[in-house]
Formats: sequence, structure tokens, C-alpha cells
Amino acid sequence: MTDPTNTEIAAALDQLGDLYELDGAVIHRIVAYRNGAKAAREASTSVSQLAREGRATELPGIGSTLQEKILALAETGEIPALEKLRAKFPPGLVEMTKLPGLGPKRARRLYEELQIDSLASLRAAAQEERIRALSGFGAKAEEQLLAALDAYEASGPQTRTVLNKALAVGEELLQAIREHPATVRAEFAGSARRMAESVKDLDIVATASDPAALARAAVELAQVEAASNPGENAVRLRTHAGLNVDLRIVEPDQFGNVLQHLTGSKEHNVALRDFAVRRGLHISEYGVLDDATGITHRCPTEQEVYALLGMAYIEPELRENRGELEAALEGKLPELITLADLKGDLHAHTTASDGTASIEEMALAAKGFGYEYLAITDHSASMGFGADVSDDQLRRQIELVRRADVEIDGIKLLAGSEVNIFPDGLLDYPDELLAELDWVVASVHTSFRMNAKEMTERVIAAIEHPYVDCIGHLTGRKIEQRRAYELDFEAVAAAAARTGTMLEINANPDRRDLNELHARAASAAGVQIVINTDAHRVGGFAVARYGVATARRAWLTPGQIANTRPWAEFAPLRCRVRHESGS
DNA sequence: GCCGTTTTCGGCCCGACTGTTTTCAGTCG
Repeated sequence: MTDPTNTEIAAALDQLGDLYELDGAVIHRIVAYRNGAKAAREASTSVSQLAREGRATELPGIGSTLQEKILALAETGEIPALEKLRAKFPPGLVEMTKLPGLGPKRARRLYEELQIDSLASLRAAAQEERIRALSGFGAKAEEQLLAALDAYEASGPQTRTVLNKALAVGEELLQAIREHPATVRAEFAGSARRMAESVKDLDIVATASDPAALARAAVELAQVEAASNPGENAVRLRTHAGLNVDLRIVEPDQFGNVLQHLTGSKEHNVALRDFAVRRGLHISEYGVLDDATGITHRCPTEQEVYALLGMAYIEPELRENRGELEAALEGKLPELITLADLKGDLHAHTTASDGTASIEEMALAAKGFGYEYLAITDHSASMGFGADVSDDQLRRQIELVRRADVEIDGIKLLAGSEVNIFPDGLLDYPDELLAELDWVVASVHTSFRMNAKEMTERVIAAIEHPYVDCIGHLTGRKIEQRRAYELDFEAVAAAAARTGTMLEINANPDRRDLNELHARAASAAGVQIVINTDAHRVGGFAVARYGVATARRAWLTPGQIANTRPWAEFAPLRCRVRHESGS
């Protein structure tokens, strides 16, 4: 049988955690399963394989017991403890705990005392006012359960907003808050500050000369559709797009504590506080309490919070409990790449395929964005976007790019293509035509539903092609829309490292593909990474920030990103150069 | 269930909010 993927292992461990929680296990055991699930989900190699070798325990949070369970899943397809718990609790019971306000303890009482085992039976019981008979429940609880059921059935489990959509309105709102006369300082916190792929809501932390006045004024801003009653130092806003924004206004001497607390992530904060406790310190949003002195240190800046723990400042993008605390202690945090480090873009479209601007317009836009070089990479013939670029049209396009390169000063233009990888691994243009190009991105755009083995062979065939410089948006995922297709990432990264083929971080905020975990693992495996915007219009280069954000969340430095180099240094990195020179 | 420059056993983050309570358990972020 085929080994379970890391995602499947993580799901099984998460389920075990949920079911043990219903079963009333001590919280630390439940947390251990959830930590194990996180470790499996984020591992850069096959966890089943590690378990077979007895090395899964090297992952933080996986000990011998979890390794045994993973091994059982790999060898028999099931985990006995999980099957036993599934038999004990109906699946509807787990679903009930997804309702806000209903946790495992209360759900289990509803099941045992009223035989409620599904959303439907829960609704019936609440409507018939049978729940209020239980001690600890009242009429209010029934009311809230019915409201939660309505909300859940109307829109399903909570949806998240892709980061650029949240920032589009959020940055306007932040700017408006900053411009208010009472505001001294205002910053994003939360997952938006960490530049996560998507957000549940936005958090803004501010200091103000008159907090209550700022809270009242925020309610009246043009971006705000509705709001809670503004308090003395907090208000919840809802934008016209339905995004919730929490504004917290704090004392300046606690700004660092609150910003750190609300920036999270939860996992980072839990690990940070755990670390602090071992040193006699207690971190909260109000300060850092020192057991030895009884003094609570209030921190105007986050730097002071981390300094009190003897750590270097940790950039928000790294705060995911992926080793940043240990690195900060040892002074081994990476010098992360910034937007200003990018020198060129190697994936952009024009009207020759599905872009909206000419070669010249895109060149000038890229130059205006500060780039020194740009590859024009329209879709190959089989793509079917607008005007197909046939072989002859590509030859003509090459001429046009070369001419524009001569005519436009201050930016190097490369004649390229985004070539389709067919299901059999072959490319859309003949080799002799590909050989004429300066740069070739190969991408999968069709037949996503192949199995992992076939898809891996398909992509590796392209990686091994002598004229392919780079693989575009490797996994095909669209954030909150479309899952990544099945692929053996380790094998792909190994092939890319072996051949010198680059892997792209596609900066389109709906893609961010490679994702941060893949990008980190690929770079560690020796793969050269490029950050490309895949721009389809002159404004398209602006999304580079999201590609940079993914690279930062992948711990990457400028040296690990090929297109931080000027063209003279980048050009020899292309694997085709080595192919052509016969090495 | 995991883990160890105080531990192989005994710890394991912090606080707010809510409804149902007469001091707190459960839930959430």
C-alpha cells in the first residue's frame, strides 16, 4: 500500500486530539497530539518514511508513542486507538464542537444526557427547549446554539480572506486611522502583520492622545460599514466587504507588549511563554513579570520584550514556532530578503497571450518598479488564452523583444516563454525553438488530477529538459480556492537541485506557490529560488511584496534568491548555460 | 504524550469573557 502523506498523518493526529478531548483526556495529552500534527504537516520529508526508519522522533513534538501510531497508519492503513475512539463517538459529535461556544465538555454532556449526536438533533433539542434542563445550561445557551447553527449552516465553517484582499481595504483603514489627530501610532498586528497567506480578520494596535476619541472616530470612517459600540480603548469595525477589524488603543509603555501579543502566532506565543516560564518570567499582553523581583516590565517596543528573554528581535514573518526561538537565542536568525533586494522579474505576460499591455509598456513598468531585467514569458500555443503563441508567432515575439531591448534603456529584456508541460512531460515547443529563447519557465496548466507518481514524473521530465530554466507555480494551488495537486515534493526538489533548474515563488497573492514550507525545504536542498510576479498588466509588479513575504516566511536571505543578483551575475546561474557549455 | 544547562518524573502559557453561578467551569484567541 502507498504511504500516507504528511497531510494525512497530520489529519489523523488532529482527529486523535479531537477525540481524546471528547473522551476527557488531560489537556496536555491533547496538546501533544496537536503539536504532533503540526510537526507532521510542516515536515519537509516523508514522515511515514521517517517512522519506518525510527527517526520520526527527531521531529519536535513527536515521541515514541506518536511514532508508533504513525507507523501503524503506514503499515496497516489505520491506527487502532483512532478506530476505537471513532466507534465510541459519532462523527456528528465532533462536528458539533466546531460551533463557536460549544466545546468538547459541553458537547459530550449533550450527547450523554440528551443523546444529541448531530447538528440536526442539536437544533431540534434547542428548539424544543430540552437543553435548558441540564445544569449549567440555560435559555440563553439554547438561543446562542440556535444562532450558531444558523450561521454555520448559512456559510459553513469560517472562511478566510486572502491577504491582498484584506490589505486592500485594511491599509486604507490603517492610513485613515494614522491621519486622525488623536493618533500617535498605529500598526497592524495579527496574521496580516505576519504576512500570512490569508487572514480571519485584521488587528490594529494604536497609541493615541485621546483613545476614546479615536475609537469613536474610527466608527465613522468611510471604509466602515458597521461597528460595535466604541469603548474607552477598543472598537470592532466591519468593512463593507464584511471583514472584521479590531482596533486596540493602548498605553505607549505597553505598546510593545500588546503588539507582540496580538501579532502571535498563537503557537509562537505559547512557545515563547513556555520558554519564559523556565527562566522565571511570565509574559502577557500587559508586560513581563519577573518572579525574582516581582516587577512587571512594561515594554514600549517589541524589541524590549525579546531582549528581556535574552533573544534577538524576531521578525513577524518568522513567528510560527518553526525554530525561530532557538535561532533568536543563539543569534542565528537569518537576514531576511526585502523587496528592495529584487533586481529583476522572470515571468511576465503581454498582449501576445493573456496580458493587457505591450512589451514596451511592461518593460517600462518593470523599470519603474526598480527592476534591471525582465523576461517576457507569454503562454505557449496550447494554452488557449486569447491569441495563442504559435511557433511562428514566438519567433516573431523573440524579434520584437530583442528590438525593444535595444530601444529601451535601463532595463535588460529577455525573450522567454511560459511553456506548458504536457501530461506526458513533453513541452509545447520544439527544442530548436526553445534553444533560441533566453529564458524558459515551464508550468503545468492542465490535467491537474494525475496521481502523485505521474505528476512527479511529469514535472521532473520538464526539470531535466536542457532548455528549461525554471518551473512556474509548482503545485498549482490557489489559496482558499484550489488544492495543490499531488506531487512528491522531495523528489522534485532533488531533481531541481541536481539539474540547477530554478523553482519559482509565484508572487501572485492567490498563488504564493511555492508555499513557505516548500520554499524553505527547496532552498535547504540546494535549489535556486526566484521570486516572480507573473504580471499580466503594468500594475502587476506590485504583487512582488507577497512573493517576498513568502520568501521571508521561508527564512530566506537575499543570497538564496537568484533574482536578487544583477543580470551579469544572474545570467550564468541559468542551468542552460551549463547545458550549452557541455558540462 | 512530550521533554530535560535545575528534571527520565513532574512539570507542561496567559488572560478575557460568558453564563450560570453564589466562586467557577468552559470556551476562546
